[in-house]
Amino acid sequence: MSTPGDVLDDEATPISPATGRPLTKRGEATRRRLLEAAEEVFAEQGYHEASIVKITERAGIGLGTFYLYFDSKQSIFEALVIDLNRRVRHSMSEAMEGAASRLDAERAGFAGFFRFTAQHPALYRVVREAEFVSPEVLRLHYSRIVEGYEAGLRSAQQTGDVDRRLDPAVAAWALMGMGELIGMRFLLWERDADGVPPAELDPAVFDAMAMFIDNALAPRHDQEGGRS
Amino acid sequence: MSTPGDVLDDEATPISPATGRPLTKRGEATRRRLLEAAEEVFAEQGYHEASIVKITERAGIGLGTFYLYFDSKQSIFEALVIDLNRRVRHSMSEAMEGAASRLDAERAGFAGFFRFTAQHPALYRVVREAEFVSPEVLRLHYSRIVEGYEAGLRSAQQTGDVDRRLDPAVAAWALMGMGELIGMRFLLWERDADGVPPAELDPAVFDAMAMFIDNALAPRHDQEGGRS
Amino acid sequence: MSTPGDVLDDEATPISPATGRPLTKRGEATRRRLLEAAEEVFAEQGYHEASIVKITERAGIGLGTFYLYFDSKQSIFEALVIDLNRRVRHSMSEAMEGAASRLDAERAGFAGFFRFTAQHPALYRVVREAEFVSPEVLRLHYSRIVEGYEAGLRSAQQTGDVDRRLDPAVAAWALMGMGELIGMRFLLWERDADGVPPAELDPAVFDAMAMFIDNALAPRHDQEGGRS
Amino acid sequence: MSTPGDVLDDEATPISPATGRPLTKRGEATRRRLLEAAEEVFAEQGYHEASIVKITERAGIGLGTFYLYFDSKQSIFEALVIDLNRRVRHSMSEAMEGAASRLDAERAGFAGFFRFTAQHPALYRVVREAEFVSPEVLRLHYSRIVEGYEAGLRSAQQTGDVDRRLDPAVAAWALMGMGELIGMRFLLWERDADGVPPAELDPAVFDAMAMFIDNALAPRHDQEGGRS
DNA sequence: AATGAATGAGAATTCATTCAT
DNA sequence: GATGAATGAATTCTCATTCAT
Repeated sequence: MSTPGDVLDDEATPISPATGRPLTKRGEATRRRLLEAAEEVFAEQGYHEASIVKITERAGIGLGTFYLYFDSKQSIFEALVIDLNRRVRHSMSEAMEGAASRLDAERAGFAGFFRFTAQHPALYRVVREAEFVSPEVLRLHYSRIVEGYEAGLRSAQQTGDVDRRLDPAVAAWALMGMGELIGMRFLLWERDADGVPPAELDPAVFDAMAMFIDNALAPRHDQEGGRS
Repeated sequence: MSTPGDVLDDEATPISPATGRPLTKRGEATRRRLLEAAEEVFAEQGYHEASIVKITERAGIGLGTFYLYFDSKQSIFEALVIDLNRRVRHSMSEAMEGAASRLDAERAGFAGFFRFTAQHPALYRVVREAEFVSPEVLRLHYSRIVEGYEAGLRSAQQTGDVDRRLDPAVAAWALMGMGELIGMRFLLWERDADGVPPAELDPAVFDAMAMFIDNALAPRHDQEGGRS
Repeated sequence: MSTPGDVLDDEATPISPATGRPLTKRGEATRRRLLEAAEEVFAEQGYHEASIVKITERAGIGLGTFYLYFDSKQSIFEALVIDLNRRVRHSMSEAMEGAASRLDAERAGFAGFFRFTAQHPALYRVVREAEFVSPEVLRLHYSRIVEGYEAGLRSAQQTGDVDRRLDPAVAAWALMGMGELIGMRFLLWERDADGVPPAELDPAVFDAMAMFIDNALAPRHDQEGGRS
Repeated sequence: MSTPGDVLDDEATPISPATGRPLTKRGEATRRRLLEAAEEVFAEQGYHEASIVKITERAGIGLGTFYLYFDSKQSIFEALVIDLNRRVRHSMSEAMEGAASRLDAERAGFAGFFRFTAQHPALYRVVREAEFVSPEVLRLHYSRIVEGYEAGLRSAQQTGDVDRRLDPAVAAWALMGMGELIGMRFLLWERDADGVPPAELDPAVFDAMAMFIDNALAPRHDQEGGRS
């Protein structure tokens, strides 16, 4: 019905889907309240349990008003995923700033990712649910993150920090997948005795993972020129 | 009402949830037809688009009959995920049989996983969707696979085939995550010019991934005893 | 669909609705078990909550077997009401035996009615529910009881024990109604501190009612020949 | 989920169960149409045969709209019984106004009750069915009527119009029961040759009943101080 | 005589979306 | 801009009854 394209140009000035005109200041505030409410409701209840009524009630606005700002439930969900993607990437790149080496940067990037996930555990579930709600948006989400990874790996290969024989695209997707499942297993599933989720990834797990990554990426002097 | 526990003892003789008695031969056949139909419908339409009407129509049985065999849509979904888990693991262990070394076995396991995914692309989506439908069942699915991985890594560490400094649990989850995302990106998303999904994982991708894994797991003679 | 007439000739040898032939000894036993089970289930759950499955399970027989003995859920319900009617009337006439006077007999009849109600509180609900399930059977139930009342009043008027100016039919229905509502209010609704229903009607209530009835029925010497 | 309590405060401004807010004028009109339609449908078909589809069709509104005003079929039924209770009592107290004596008032009250029943024969069935749908509401219905009766009897005992030895509560329930069954037998069941229900209670029956009541209530000068 | 698998009409209920105010 | 009443397609689930074994 509505294509995700509507919403993927995420930096553009928001326009009303009803009038096609840019929003007034009051309108922008309402839109923001809707997005914030949607974030909470989707995070707490998941896509299918969430409803427009719940979102508008949480936002404190009238039900009908919703459709002045978004085409559909799917479209606000997509806008939200786009927004989360920006925030995750921001958390990651912030963490990577000033890293001494590529491998350090890699570790720092993961740390940023895990920090975001730990701080918004339910929210990250929203992103994963996009696979079943709006696959295109999920692709976009993954692709944007992988893009950065891949570029980093590629330049690190040139400086010799990363094993030149690796395929940067495949390696980037592999790293992304590792982060996802480690995050799911050791952050989202983990609860202490009182049922409280951890505030951050267990450092031992993080170190174990960092070593795994180091191994995978670092040039191997013992095998240089080796295998097919 | 129904807990996933009902369905997790996957080898037990199936019993009717309506009467609590074991199924007759005729009943077992009907149950099987329902599961097969559910597999198709869930794969094609996803959990929420699927409906019991669609499933029973596909199975060619009456709507009410469904409830003689399953409590709800969720319960047949869970039974299906359990069944898929068994089949994925079978595909993996079959592929690993007779591997010469641990690293070979690892590669072979991935190959088995990718083969299954390539042959049932939509089906694997079903498993992933379980995260949002029946999280306990998804945990079980992942845990069962990881369990095997972890045991394999642990014994390979003893023989020295795998870097002893790695944490086998973390490594196992990392490998699992890699497989998932590589499979998603290079199998489920991939289409040729005619929109046909690939029959198998692109060998170049597979090799690239194999090298990544080898790097990650193999003992590093140049750093032996090295880092924190 | 099925008319209550099927079942109203309550003393006839029961015949199978399926074959139209009289039941064998084994068949009669099964029929009796069904009726007993139905009595319990209807009493506990009411007509609409009760189901054939529940009845046959309680009776310990197969579901399909039910239809060898009764046409429908309604028809077993009707059979049950007929049966209860017989038992209530038996309880009443037993109590009335050997009463010294008509007014004594009247009181005794009520006592018999209340005793039955107190002993089978839920069961008497079944009879009342017949108004909404099978009105003809309820009419029959009431009419049969009223018939006896009316005859008793009529003959007592001849002996002068009961005010000759009263219309025996109207008086009989009035008495019936009194019994019903007093029974409902002071037996079915009453619970002690532990939620236990009373084992019998509170004697004070019974006496108060008896005086009301005495007043209503006894000839009034002070007004004899009086009012319109 | 919904307790009958929701609906028992019958004079309160109606609020939407969906939003919890008071109704707009338009909303109140819709609610009234629903109640009127429900009255007809319940009266014609009984509680279990009635359905929300039938009610909304009769009301000429959309199916989903029903749930903006009532939680469930049971809840509109309860609202209806409450409403009928108010109307019956109104009919009774109107008839009793200006009665010369207590016994006259008693007769007049019954006349009012029978008039209402005669004018809405099917409707009174609705009230009786409440016993099996929502027992609390039925209790409330009876209790409210009996309350008035009892107070009237008590004060008439003080003036000496009613036999002081009677228990007013028991007498009130007895009178209520008489009215119910006389009404059922001589109004609801009665049909003339063309199957038309009577427009009012047969005066002969009414007089017979009035005499019964007079007898029951009037002080007996011949026995004053008499029995146990 | 007994069984229980199969059936499908029908019920209640939800919720994204529209539109008149 | 904002509102919330109205809508109805779609969904899940129940259960009296049938019928082949």
